[in-house]
Amino acid sequence: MARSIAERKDLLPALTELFRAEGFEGVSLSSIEAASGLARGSLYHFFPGGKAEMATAVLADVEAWFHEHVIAPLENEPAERGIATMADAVETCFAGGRKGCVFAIFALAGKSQRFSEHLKRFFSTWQEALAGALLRAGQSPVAAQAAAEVLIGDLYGALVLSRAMDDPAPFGRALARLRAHHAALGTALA
Amino acid sequence: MARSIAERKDLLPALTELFRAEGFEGVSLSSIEAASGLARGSLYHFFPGGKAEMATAVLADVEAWFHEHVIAPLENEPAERGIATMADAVETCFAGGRKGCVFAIFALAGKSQRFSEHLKRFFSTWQEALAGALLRAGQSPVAAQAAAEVLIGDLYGALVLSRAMDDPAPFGRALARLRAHHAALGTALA
DNA sequence: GTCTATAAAGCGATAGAC
DNA sequence: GTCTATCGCTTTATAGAC
Repeated sequence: MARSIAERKDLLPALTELFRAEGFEGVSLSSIEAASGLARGSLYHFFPGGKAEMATAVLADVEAWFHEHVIAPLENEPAERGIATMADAVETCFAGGRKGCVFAIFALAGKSQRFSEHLKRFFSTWQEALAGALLRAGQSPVAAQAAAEVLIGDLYGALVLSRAMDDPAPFGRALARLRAHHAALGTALA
Repeated sequence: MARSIAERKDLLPALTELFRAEGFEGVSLSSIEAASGLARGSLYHFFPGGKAEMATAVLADVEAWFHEHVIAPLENEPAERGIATMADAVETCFAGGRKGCVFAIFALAGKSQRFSEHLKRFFSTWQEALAGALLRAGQSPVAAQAAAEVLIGDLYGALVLSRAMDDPAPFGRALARLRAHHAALGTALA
């Protein structure tokens, strides 16, 4: 295990993989030691607040990644291209359905509701940005808002199915729906 | 706390609420003692296999409930009515979006993959039954299969959003979509 | 069938040497 | 900045009285 870690952000990838896969309660300090190659004392050097601070850092990091790869394209690119960029980013982030979402598992786990501010902000920001793009694509404000909820929900429902079936195919099909039919989807379900 | 518990199945409601809300790792024997009103020794009297056996019993119990209130109606009632019955059952089971699904949180939590047989069976049985109803409603085999996945995914995606936003409305809207547009939905997204 | 007491292991967190 | 050792508590599970 590489032992050249010097910065807090170098730990975030390992932490993210752990929390997205096991949830907050499922991650132990021992598992973090094993995954990061750092001993307990070093982890507390970077995160004096312990496990809760590590989870918060992961949520903030994923949020920042989404802002760059999803929110900003939705806001700044032409609507059709912004949504295509979003699809690519989501596919990358969730490894095409082979990996989970830390926000999803935290949302379903009751004790993780101490992170509810992050959860609400993540999904509402995303929905707002997507609705904005659909608005610019010509949909009505009401329809755009509804379609954004349906499109994001479709991705997360498929993610649950893919994790449950241990098969990335459902998530892949949700991505295909997003790419091929997002306009029809939005109007058909409004 | 009532102390007249004499049967294993009397414990299942409390266990179900615990596991669906906190996930497997989030539930402790102490919390089960508090929720059930029974002491440790009594719990192990009913579930010698401990927490894992309790979780398995919950999964089997929810599965049985779904078989009665969802699967059987989908198989035995006319398609339209079977789907309407399914919508009512799902609304009841998840308290209109105010409560989670034990299969969903287990699906997202990596360590709960030891229950993967239950997870796969639950969702595949449901999808098969729903696809069968859509088939009888006149859809093609391929379209029925795809639409069943989309309809179930729509519900679970909305459940994630409702839990994340702490707002039952997204799940309520998914139920409304299921009830009002399930035929259009199935064909629009095939 | 229900309980208390306890064992053995793991938990998150801290202290302090280097 | 990294580490080991340890504290105090909680965990799951068991034993055995009633």
